[in-house]
Amino acid sequence: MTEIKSKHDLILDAAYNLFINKGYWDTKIIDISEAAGIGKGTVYEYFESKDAIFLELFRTKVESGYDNITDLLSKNISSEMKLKEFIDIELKNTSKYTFNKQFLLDLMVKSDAFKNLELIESIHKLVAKKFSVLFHVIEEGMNKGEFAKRNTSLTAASILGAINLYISFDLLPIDLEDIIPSGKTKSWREDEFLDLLLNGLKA
Amino acid sequence: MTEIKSKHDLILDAAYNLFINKGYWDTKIIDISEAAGIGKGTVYEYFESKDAIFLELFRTKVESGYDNITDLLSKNISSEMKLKEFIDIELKNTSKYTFNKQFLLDLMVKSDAFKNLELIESIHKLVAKKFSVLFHVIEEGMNKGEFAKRNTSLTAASILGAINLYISFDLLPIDLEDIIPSGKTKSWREDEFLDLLLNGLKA
Amino acid sequence: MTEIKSKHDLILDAAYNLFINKGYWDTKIIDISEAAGIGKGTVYEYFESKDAIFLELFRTKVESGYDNITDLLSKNISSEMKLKEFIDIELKNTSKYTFNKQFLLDLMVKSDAFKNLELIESIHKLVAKKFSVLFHVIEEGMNKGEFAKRNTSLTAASILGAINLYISFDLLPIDLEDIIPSGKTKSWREDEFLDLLLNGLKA
Amino acid sequence: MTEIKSKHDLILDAAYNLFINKGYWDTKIIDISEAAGIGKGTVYEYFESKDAIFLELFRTKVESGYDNITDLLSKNISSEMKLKEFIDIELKNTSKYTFNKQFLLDLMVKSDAFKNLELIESIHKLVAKKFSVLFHVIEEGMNKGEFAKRNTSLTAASILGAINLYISFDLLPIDLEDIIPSGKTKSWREDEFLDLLLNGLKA
DNA sequence: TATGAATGAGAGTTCATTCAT
DNA sequence: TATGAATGAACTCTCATTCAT
Repeated sequence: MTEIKSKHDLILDAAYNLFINKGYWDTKIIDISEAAGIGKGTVYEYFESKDAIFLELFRTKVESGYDNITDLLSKNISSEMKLKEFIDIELKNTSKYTFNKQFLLDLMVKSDAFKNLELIESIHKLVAKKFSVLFHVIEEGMNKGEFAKRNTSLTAASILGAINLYISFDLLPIDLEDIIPSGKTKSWREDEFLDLLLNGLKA
Repeated sequence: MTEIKSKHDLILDAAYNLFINKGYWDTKIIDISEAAGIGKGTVYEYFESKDAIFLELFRTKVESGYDNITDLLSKNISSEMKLKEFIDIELKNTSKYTFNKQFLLDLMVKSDAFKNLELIESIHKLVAKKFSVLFHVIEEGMNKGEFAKRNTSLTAASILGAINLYISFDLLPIDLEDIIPSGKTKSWREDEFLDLLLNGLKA
Repeated sequence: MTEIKSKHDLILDAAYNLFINKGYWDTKIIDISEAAGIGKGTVYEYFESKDAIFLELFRTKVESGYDNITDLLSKNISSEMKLKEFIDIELKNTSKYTFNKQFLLDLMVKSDAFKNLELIESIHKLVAKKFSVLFHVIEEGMNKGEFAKRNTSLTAASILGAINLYISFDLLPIDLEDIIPSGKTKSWREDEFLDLLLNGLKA
Repeated sequence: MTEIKSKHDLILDAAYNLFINKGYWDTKIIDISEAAGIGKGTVYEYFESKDAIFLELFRTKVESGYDNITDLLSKNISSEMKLKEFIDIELKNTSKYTFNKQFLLDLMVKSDAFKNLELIESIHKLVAKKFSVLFHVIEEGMNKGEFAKRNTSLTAASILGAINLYISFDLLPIDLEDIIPSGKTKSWREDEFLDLLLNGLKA
């Protein structure tokens, strides 16, 4: 039984892969239509514009992964566990992107490249949502005495930055071979990372 | 006495502000020339191309700030101090950008948006340089027993991410008022941040 | 029944007339598109570039007329007949150009005005092909004792020049009325021309 | 004693060499001024426009060589001798162009590339003058029974074409090595050429 | 007289979007 | 519904010419 996909989804999939591999601006409508195996005009039967494709992609592929992230706050677990679950959600969401994780960073950072106000607002809202959850996890931890008291916003930002780059490590435009002799650099160790966040660098 | 600026610098300043505020691709040559108060053709008297403007901006505003960063490695100080100095350099460099620090993040992350190979290579080299220095600081700290042993690359990436977002905190597209009632969120505390990196979240 | 022309041919025809009447560099893409009654962008649906239009024009209108010219050499006829046939081919080819034969002379002489290497090479090849055939016809005639022995290359060049200007006579930028009272100047007499080439000016 | 040249002449010389070597359209005003060792603006102190430089160049370097060509007609010599002198004048004029004779062909053929009506008219007038002289030489020869009777205009055109290409032989865009094995192709033999014109190809 | 910084019209080309079929 | 031919606004860059010094 062959999988039947609607044209709508064919377009979305094609656009997704292209955006990830070539970037938004380097992806042309004709590329999307050809990758989807349909005509160029047909794209506009299903989407109002290139921006609109991106918006739906964002909603379905990215935003949706965070639908329930605020549930974290009301859970009856330690702040440390909440932090771990936050990282888990990030990992789960980003690991879906099999091709090139630059896509996500792009979203976070380059949102202003788009003209579509709805899209920009969506992106900003998601960043704010993530930040807010992390902020409240950390705030709660501080209040409960579980975490050391520091400026909460900046602590949250730092942790968010660490998570982002830890997760996106392999998209840094660097050739590790030039820096590190051994090749065993990509063994992901989530517990190790959490240990770093919780206990810091110090031995 | 009015400040006299060369056309070259007028163009650079105008381009800089526009790149920062509207992004590279949304900034047109005519925008730059108008912002600089000169004719369109004049831009090409001082720069070969739009790419060339960006390249010079990168070299003068960004790259130059890291000219001596590798000196850090040979200093006769503790790894902790080296980490502190690394952060200092980042702070000093980024604090020059009075407008919007998105510029820097863009550079690090979106280098592939440019076609100019020289520029791309320059950006990649700088990222690699920064990562390399941080990597060796951390590696040394681990070897000396000053830092806990973990995967060095991922530790370095995490720390780099934390630094980046800590520093660029105010460019996160979030309205903190929505999240945090009190307005006292932007008091930079570098020692506090270093403390977070060294000792972790845990109380 | 009205003649239906493809857009491709409309563009080609429009470009042809414009190139002939205004020259290549004075003809702008917008001129071509307007002459063809289409939009500027449409030109690029059918041709990669302005150069590409010219190249196709050259191939179809000029080069193709000489596809079989080398067959002449292996024919079992006198050298005089071969020369006659050479002239016939030139006449047939050039008489296709209903507008202004300057086009052809331009091609032969101004090939270096173009940047497109493929085009330049094509033009050079055609000139060489024509010269080569004429050269060998004359060489053979000399060897067989049919033609007087002289420097073959320079003889060939002279004959080629005579043919070219004989054929292109009416594109010389001169008003014959100023020079010759009678108007009966354009009666083409190919046998007379051949007689001139074979027997010379002398009575 | 060093030769002192006026700026006017420096510009003319520089432009001349550049036009010959790179062609009119590929030669930029800045190229001329640099080659002349003067400032760009200075060019416009001496010439109204790029066209005007070309016009003066044409007048002084080309047209002047034909100032006395009409004297030929009233000379008391045979038509054959007049033809020989005509060729001599052409040879003398063209041999001045040490660089690239394409310059001359350009003039004859590409006059329409220029906008300057005065220049175009000058070029046309020169072509007409040369043609007229040759026409009358041939006409006279025919009338005197020295030359065979043929259509005078076409005969004149043919002879002009032969002369032009004979003289400009080495600017044909062909690699003779591909066509002619022996390398001895460039021995100019004016008497041989005259013999060809007078007696034709036939043995 | 001599300059070269400044100019801007105009070039070829791109591509998201439209619309007749 | 599906199409792709057609579009033109908008882009970067060129260069003959101008003009304040």
